[in-house]
Amino acid sequence: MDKTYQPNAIEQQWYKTWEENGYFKPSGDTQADPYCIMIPPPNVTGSLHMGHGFQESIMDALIRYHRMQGDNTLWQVGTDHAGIATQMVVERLLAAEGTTRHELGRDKFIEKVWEWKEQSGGNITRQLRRLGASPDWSRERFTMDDGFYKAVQEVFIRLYEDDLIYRGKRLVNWDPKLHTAISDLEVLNEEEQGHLWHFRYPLADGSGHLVVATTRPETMLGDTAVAVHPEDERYQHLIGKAIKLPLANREIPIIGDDYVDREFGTGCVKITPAHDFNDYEMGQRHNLEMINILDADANLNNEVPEKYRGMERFAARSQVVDDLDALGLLEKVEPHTLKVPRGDRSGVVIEPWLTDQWYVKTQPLAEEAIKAVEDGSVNFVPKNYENMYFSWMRDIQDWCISRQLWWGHRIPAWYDDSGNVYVGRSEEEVRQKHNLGDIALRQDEDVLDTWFSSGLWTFGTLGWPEDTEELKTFHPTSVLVTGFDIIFFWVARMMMLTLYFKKEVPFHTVYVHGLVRDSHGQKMSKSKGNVLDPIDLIDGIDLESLVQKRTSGMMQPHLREKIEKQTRKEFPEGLAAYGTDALRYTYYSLASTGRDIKFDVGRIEGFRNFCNKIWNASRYVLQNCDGHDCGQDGSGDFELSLADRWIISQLQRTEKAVREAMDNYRFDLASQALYDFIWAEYCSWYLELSKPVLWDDAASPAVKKGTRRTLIRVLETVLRLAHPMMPFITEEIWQKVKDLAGQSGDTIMLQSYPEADEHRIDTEAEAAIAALKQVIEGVRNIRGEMKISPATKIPLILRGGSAEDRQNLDNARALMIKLASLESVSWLNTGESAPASATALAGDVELLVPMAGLIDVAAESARLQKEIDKLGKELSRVEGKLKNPKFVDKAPEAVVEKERGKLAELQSAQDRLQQQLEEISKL
RNA sequence: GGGUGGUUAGCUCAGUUGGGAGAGCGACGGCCUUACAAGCCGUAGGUCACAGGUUCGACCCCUGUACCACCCA
Repeated sequence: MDKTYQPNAIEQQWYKTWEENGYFKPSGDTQADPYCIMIPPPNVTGSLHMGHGFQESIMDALIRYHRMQGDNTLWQVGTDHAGIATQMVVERLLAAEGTTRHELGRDKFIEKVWEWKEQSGGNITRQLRRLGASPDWSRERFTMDDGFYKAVQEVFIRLYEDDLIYRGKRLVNWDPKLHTAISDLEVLNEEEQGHLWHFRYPLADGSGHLVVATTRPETMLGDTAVAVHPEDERYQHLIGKAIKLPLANREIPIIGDDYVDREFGTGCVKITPAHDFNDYEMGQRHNLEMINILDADANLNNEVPEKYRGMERFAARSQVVDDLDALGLLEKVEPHTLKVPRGDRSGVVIEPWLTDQWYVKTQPLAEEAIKAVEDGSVNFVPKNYENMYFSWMRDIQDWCISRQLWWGHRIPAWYDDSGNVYVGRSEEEVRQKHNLGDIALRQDEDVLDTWFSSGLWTFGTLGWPEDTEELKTFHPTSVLVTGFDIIFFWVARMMMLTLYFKKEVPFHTVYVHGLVRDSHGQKMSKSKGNVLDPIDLIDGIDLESLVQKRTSGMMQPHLREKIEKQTRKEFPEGLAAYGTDALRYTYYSLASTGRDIKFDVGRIEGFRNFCNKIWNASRYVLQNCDGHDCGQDGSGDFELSLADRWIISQLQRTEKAVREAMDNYRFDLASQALYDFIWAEYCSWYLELSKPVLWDDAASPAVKKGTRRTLIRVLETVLRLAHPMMPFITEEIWQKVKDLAGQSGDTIMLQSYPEADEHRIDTEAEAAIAALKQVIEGVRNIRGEMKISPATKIPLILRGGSAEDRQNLDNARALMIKLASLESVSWLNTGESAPASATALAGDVELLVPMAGLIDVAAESARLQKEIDKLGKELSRVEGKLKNPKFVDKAPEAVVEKERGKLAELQSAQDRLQQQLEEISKL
């Protein structure tokens, strides 16, 4: 083995081996429990960001964990066609080529999209492989696959036939740039600085005017009422009268509606039912006329006076303001902060716009979806996300599923010239079913919302509507791993559609993880220039390339300089190559229950070092086991030392802790337990404890064999324990140790996952090693504080302690000498006087390090005094507690007893240190 | 305005029936000790946001306040 861990030398090669050997496929064992995860399909044209890396790492750990437990495990991958996002990307490419999709035509455009998909669609899956993900690649799916389209179409048709899909003219969120409706969830409402304009609206009878306040003056051309609060004394008497609407020169009524906020603006609100969601509802209540004044580009249409026709909306805004001002009708303008709706893809201001769209009646579907969570058929982890789910589901609106795009699942509906709608699987089917002969039919131009199709993901990808074996085996799936930001978008939709069509839940558990942010807690985004590419963390990247990457293709070039500066400051050396295992381990360590996950490069470095630690510990183990009898033949002629029994005992506890954490989705706790065991117990102590045995020519062959056997077997076990979290390094080393550990098999991936054996928990050995550690740590403390060079071997004198202490420490004499770097160890008999020494305590045993020539009296006094003070503080706390009669009376006997024991211990320790202090003070 | 999460060492975070505050990174001091300097040994550092309450006992349970973040209106 190399002296240092080189991730790039092992990772890709093992991945290839695994994939070629088909290890990722389900075992097909029908006796075993099925376990299945469906990947949340990433956008096909996208690339893997830190959030994906985090999510895929978690799924892979779960999958590998269950696969090793013998479950029939399926992890199915795939990508989403992502209607708007993909169409935008391809349109941008076309623009660069100097053409547009309209010039190309629909069919040609779709061909172009497929070409693009072929070209870039592999990006995500390549990156997934680099992360060590182990999905069944042979079952990879795409939401635009033929088979999947069949499921999508079937769902649409059945919902239509069951009266759960309808077509209606409603206000939708219209994106005037992308020319499509988008859902509420794709609209971002951000506060922006705007204005509040106050206009005078003259009363029709000429008796005066009302002042209305608005943030959108241009819509006044579509006003069809002015509303006041019915109990507002200022305006009450005007209800029923009319306004002569300026510029448009129409008469509109003044109405009373308690929706009006008396405090806002002037208390008079202009009502534009065709261009505002609240006004729309008020329009319904009062039967108001709806005047649509915008076209699809959000330019003014022919419903407005000649002068404004064809004007862009914001130009029209200033024109309207100017014209009203010229008429003396502009009362005032004040600055105003308002929430502006913007499309999350296009960034332009969204218009509420009246169009014909397809809707799903969600209420009946939502009821079932709520029930499934209430009755525990589906569990959220952490639990509190259920509230978020409920609150959204209980207040759900009908779902607009049509999109005015070309890329997506075309709606299976046809119209005749009289405007009748026919829904069916094909034009032929529709003609036949409705006896249409050869009248002209045209298919609906629109496609379905991407989330409509991804709502079918769990069962649509398993072959539904056919009743396939896969569907029977793996559905409902086991767990969905997702970010909380997608609960509404996706989880809710899957719940509704799956329950309706499969009459069962899509998954039993929803594990909701946090969102990965940068080390300052900022969201990672291209425009902030703080994105990290998981692949760069794996392979490393030099500073210049990183700067180049972060500043290229920027939407806002003016940020370039800032980003460059910030990047050079934060990563002056670029990024080192940390390898996949270190990256994954970092993800797990961060996967606690919080919502924000701050990713600090310092963490990943620490885990790369951890990998190196495992690597080097394995080198040591192999150096000492290779070519020796380690009991790999199953022979029993070995003897386990105290240290062997201790590390085996600790291993059982670790196995238990790791399993428990994994079962509860606490990857942070699992990774921590493993880290502690490997580094702090196995490497720092056990490996060191093994040296005096292996290097001692006098040690018996049986004990040496016991030590080798333990060294190699604990290592082999811990590799299996760690494999789901760090697949590559564990495989690489496992291949080298498996034979010596008496194991066989082609890959660690398919070995059994370690399970604790309670019988091997050995409290006796644990106590003995704890005592030994105390002695060694006591001596090290003296050495460290007294600045005695590690090279100087020092004598140690022991005093006091029970017979058992003496027995245990005598047995461990060789270990003590090596680990504390001693010259000698001896016991002081009662009555024998001790030389002037530095002192420490290990339980009841006093440790004396003779001071001759070694120790500075003042320093030693100070050190003792510090210890005494520390004990004193603790002592007075315990004393206070025990002097309190309420505590002694009311606390459980065991607790009181424990405190009494503690008191005695502290007292005796303090006494002895005090005595020592006095002794050296005499010098 | 409604809701959710958070506030623990300089930084990032654990702390699961209420019974002696932990880790990693960083800091400081000492070491190339035959697996590892990507390392080893030692040390320092916290009124657990604040104020009440319950309890013999509160980082933990209850109430309120402040601040931060996010979601919804």
